[in-house]
Amino acid sequence: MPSSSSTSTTSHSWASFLLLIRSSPSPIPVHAHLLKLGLLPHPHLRNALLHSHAQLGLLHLARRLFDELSHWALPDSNSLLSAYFKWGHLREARALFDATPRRNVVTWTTMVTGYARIGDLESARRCFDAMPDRTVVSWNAMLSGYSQNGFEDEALRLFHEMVGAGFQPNETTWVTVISSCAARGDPSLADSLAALLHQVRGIDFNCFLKTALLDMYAKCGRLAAARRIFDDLAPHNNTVAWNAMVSAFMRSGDLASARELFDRMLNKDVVSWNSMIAGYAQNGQSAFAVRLFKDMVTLTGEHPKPDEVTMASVFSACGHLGTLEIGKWAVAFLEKNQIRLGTSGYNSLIFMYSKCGSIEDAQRIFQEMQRKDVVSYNTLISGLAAHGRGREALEVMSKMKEEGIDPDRVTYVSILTACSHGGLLQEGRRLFETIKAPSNDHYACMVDLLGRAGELEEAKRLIQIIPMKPHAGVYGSLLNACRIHRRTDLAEMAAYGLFEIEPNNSGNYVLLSNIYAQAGRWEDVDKVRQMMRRRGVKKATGWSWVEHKGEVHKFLAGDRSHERCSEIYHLLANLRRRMQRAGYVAEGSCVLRDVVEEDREEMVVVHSEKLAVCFALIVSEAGEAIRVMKNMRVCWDCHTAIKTISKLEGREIIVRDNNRFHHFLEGQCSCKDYW
DNA sequence: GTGCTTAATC
Repeated sequence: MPSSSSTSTTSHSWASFLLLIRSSPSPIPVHAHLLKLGLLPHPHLRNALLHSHAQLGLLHLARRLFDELSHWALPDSNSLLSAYFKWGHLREARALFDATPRRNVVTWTTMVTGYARIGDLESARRCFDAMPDRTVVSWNAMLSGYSQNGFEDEALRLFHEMVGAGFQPNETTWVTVISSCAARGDPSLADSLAALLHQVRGIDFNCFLKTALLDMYAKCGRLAAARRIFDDLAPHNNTVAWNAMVSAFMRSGDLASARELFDRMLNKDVVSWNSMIAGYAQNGQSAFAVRLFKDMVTLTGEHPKPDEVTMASVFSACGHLGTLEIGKWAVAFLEKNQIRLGTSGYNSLIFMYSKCGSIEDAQRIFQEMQRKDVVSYNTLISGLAAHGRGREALEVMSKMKEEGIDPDRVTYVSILTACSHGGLLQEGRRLFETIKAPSNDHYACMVDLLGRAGELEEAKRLIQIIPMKPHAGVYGSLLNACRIHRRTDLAEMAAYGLFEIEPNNSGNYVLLSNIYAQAGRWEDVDKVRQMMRRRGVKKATGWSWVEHKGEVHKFLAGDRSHERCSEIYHLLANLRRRMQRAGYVAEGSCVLRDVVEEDREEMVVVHSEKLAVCFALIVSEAGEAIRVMKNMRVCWDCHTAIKTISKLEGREIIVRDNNRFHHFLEGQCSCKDYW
């Protein structure tokens, strides 16, 4: 067996082989070459080869080298150990660690890192605590474990412990601590950390450190400070710094500056695209998000491949838009390109399907997921709530508890909404009692539930005992309940509470005015209208749209601009005659009035959703469900009309208003709470 | 001679 201390020429060739092993993309040819030259027994070369195999995931080869080596030399168990973690072989890693007689600080640190990478911080910490001795790298490993798994507070606490134990933080330590601080988003913490950093001597402000600082300032709202560091780093063509700056602009809502920077970037990587697409989606610009995604995959040139993060943003954008066709296209893209989704990717798929009216697809995705988190449950529950499926939402919630996942505040908002839309008063009451410290949102949901169920006195009493200042949602729920149950007296109280909080929300005024109109109090209707004029509040116009063959067809109330306008109105008139003949139409409703001759004084403009439904009836295939999106409330008249149309045409019609769905089939509607 | 730790997007 050759030893490492032989002649200088031999050691020179070992060194060059080492370089070769480390630089070649695949270790296999080098392995074969060394075998032929008879150099394989050399322990250093073997260990290097072992390392290459292990890092590339060729674990059987690495293991063979390891086993052969352990007969006569000390093999590098650490390389194999870290590879077992990297490729998800937890049991093998543990067994190797237990079988390793001479564990050094690197062995222990590898264990800490391995457990932290898979998110098992308890085991990581157990290893860290059990370490016979530590280096700064060991501390960094534990710190980054906390930081990257969202335990920023733990990371900062450990940092203090580290300094207290007399360890000198190095640049890596600082980068990790700064990124924990960035995640906290606390500007004063950021400032004190920066001050501390600048006091320390001998710190090399390297690229990592500067970029981490940039990101911290950006996430804490110190955009000017971030910009200064960026201007210092930008000429070095540091893609990470550019990306951090793009997302900083996006976070602050400055979409134009983000776009300008993005367009100027020379080396866009997948994160650059993701930052832009996610930024558009989060700033309510879902159409821009989708368009940019299309650019990413269709424009010629060197575009990076979309990944899970890209797809999650695109699904979310499709959900907000309600564009099922584009959503399905994105799913097809995902499958064709074999992009694998993790939990959050699947969560955004659940969101997309339920927001696009395909709650069954949302349920299917949910069932297919192997790992579900609290967001998965919340997304499905709130989807079921929007679709009026209260019972199923309750089932999902009990399954969640069986699986040992604790409901959070969002879960309770969703489940109370589900009870409310599903007319489940008792269940909702019981659940509300189990909320530890209900927030304004929870009270708003409860007022909504009681109010829809007709328990207005109880709702009023609940508002009086809210331990904080009620927000607009609380009064809004009460006001809406007053409309449903025609309680004009209570409505005034709720409305004036609401006008104080949101003086510019036209919806509140319209609601009150409609309540007066229901009661025939026309002078009060006029008073509300005058108040709106005086305060300069403008009524928002509602519009509806239908997606057909990749295009969005948009309709305003009384719209005559669509190219197939005459067909649409023709169908509408036809339907109206059939409705009358079948006796489905309530006397005096605008179902009757809105298609009348234009010279009638009381003419009501045709609702946008009826135009959209008629258009969809004309263009869609027989048997296909019709999906209409509406950006305002579907009113009572329209609801009745669409119910009737679903019966006359024998079609399923799904209408999404702001955040809920009405499934019409056979003259029935899925919602059980009002109408 | 080598293994362990660091910044950006959902």
